[in-house]
Amino acid sequence: MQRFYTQLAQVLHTYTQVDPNLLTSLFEIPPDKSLGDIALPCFRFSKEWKKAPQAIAQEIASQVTHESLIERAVAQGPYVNFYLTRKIALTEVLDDVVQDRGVFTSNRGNSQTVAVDLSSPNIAKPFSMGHLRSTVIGTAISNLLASDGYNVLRINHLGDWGTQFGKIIVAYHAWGDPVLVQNNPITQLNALYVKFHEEALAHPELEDQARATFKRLEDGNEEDLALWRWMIDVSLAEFARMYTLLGTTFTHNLGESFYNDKMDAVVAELLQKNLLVTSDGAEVVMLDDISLPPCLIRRSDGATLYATRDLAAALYRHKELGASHLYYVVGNEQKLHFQQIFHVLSLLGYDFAASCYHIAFGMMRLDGRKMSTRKGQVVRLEDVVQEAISRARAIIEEKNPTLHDVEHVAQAIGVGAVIFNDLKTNRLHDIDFSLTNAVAFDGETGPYVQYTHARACSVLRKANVLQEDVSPSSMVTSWQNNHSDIDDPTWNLIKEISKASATRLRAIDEADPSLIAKHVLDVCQAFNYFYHECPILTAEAPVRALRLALTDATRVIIRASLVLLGLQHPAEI
RNA sequence: GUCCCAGUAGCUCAGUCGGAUAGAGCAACAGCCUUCUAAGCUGUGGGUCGGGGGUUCGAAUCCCUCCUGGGACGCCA
Repeated sequence: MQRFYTQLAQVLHTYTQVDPNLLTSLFEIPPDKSLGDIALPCFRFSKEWKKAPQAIAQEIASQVTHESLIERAVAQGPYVNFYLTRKIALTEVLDDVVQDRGVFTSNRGNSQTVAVDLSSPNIAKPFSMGHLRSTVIGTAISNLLASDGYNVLRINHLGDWGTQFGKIIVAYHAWGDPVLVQNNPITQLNALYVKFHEEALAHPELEDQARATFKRLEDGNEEDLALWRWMIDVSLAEFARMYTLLGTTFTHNLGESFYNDKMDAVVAELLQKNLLVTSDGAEVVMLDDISLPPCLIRRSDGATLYATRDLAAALYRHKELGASHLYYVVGNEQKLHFQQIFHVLSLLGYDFAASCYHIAFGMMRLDGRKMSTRKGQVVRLEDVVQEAISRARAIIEEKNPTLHDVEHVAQAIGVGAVIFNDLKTNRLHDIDFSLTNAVAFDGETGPYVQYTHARACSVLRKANVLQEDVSPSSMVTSWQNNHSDIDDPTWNLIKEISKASATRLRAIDEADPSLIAKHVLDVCQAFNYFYHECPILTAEAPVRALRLALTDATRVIIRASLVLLGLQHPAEI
């Protein structure tokens, strides 16, 4: 659609002398399809031209007539509504898709390196629905950036360090059954963590023990370190199962502990640049210049803090990994923290601080409350995904019993439902977990998109188009000798497809995968309507060629969108 | 107490860099499979856009204020 805005602006510029960029920014899509394809509101010119907007609309509409792309222009009150020449527009849109003129790939990144911090679950805790958001949003953003020519580092910043390990080790020695823990590590370790907090209510001295135990771990006690390493191993094994299921991959698994030996250098650098101030015995960086509370670098007992670790991580990603842009897909509750980190980086004199982004999202809650591993109130992602997969399996057995590789497809659909449900609403909204919504297959869901894709594939399979590798443009060429008009369902689909390129760029600029999800839903709705209204295989030759070309373009757009969002796209479901 | 985010149909949400009668999906009801996958399509009902002011030719959208929910706020991460 953007390309038509540009072309129309050029045409109108010759009549009105108005800056084409202004025109492009004024264009909008009429509220009702019957009103036309592109509208120009004329209020803006009223003052300068000393005329009523209605009169201006009349005037512009009467001037614009025989332009190839513009079939006609109609004044409707203060608006000029433009109807595009469908045949010409159609050819351009399909050519864009076939030749990928910015539809699926672009190169604004120009091989610059960007580091995306995503997923980052905590060791020795179950992978909950709460971790789904960062994982799937981070994956989609990584895919989007890669499509724009960036070299993307996907970093899993595992929570593998901190006093919580002191707590677990204390609890393990006090109440742990080694055999039980060995057989079911995550569940048992988490149970011990929960028990620790219950017991600590009555026996506060446990907290001191935990701190002392963690100190011992930090000081390199071999027995504790062995237990800690073992917890990491079993946790990573469990996480790996989830990541395989979700189709998530990382280029780097760098936990918090990785930065243990890089903290002193950060403190030294802050000191050297005179940014550290002592306050109540702690060392902080004052951020009064942007009205933020101070950033704590070192506790009064000399230990470093979360902020110190994140500064070390940011500098590592920049200096050692060569990242010029840093993305952090982390919950909204850490907004202040990242504002502080980014500003400290800029006080240190790093220009890349301006290219650091906190991609925040709302909290996943359960029954209106925050999920809490301490209280044992969590929904395990695996349970939800398995439920979705078994529902998908049941539907396949009912509707398509002869399908090959049912297990693989059921998994693609079940996982797709869970991922898409999270991705389609990427606001800062908190989400109250709903199993019904998470595993829904009807309406605006992942399975609906996957179903539509399979439907398009099925048509193309029956037409032998996929096998013969006939290009859509050749199909269009054969159709263009035909004189029939393009009907509304076909035209609607063309217009939705034409938005793909601008949608992808906007999704990248706003780091918002939900824009892709919403757009692909629109494409699917337009295709299903077209599919219902317009017979494809049984149409006479030239029309059939056009409809097949359009079906193929749709299939390619849907597939690309699913890939960006991290969903699978089976050809048959 | 200070700051941040959110508040749109019974439910989940679009629309938020101001524009035409505020749109989808789910749920409810009514239709559509001898025809390309009915996980689909079509239709009906459903709204003080949290309240109140203001700016403007025009406000769900911008400004002010209040209400509600959530979050953050120096030695946890």
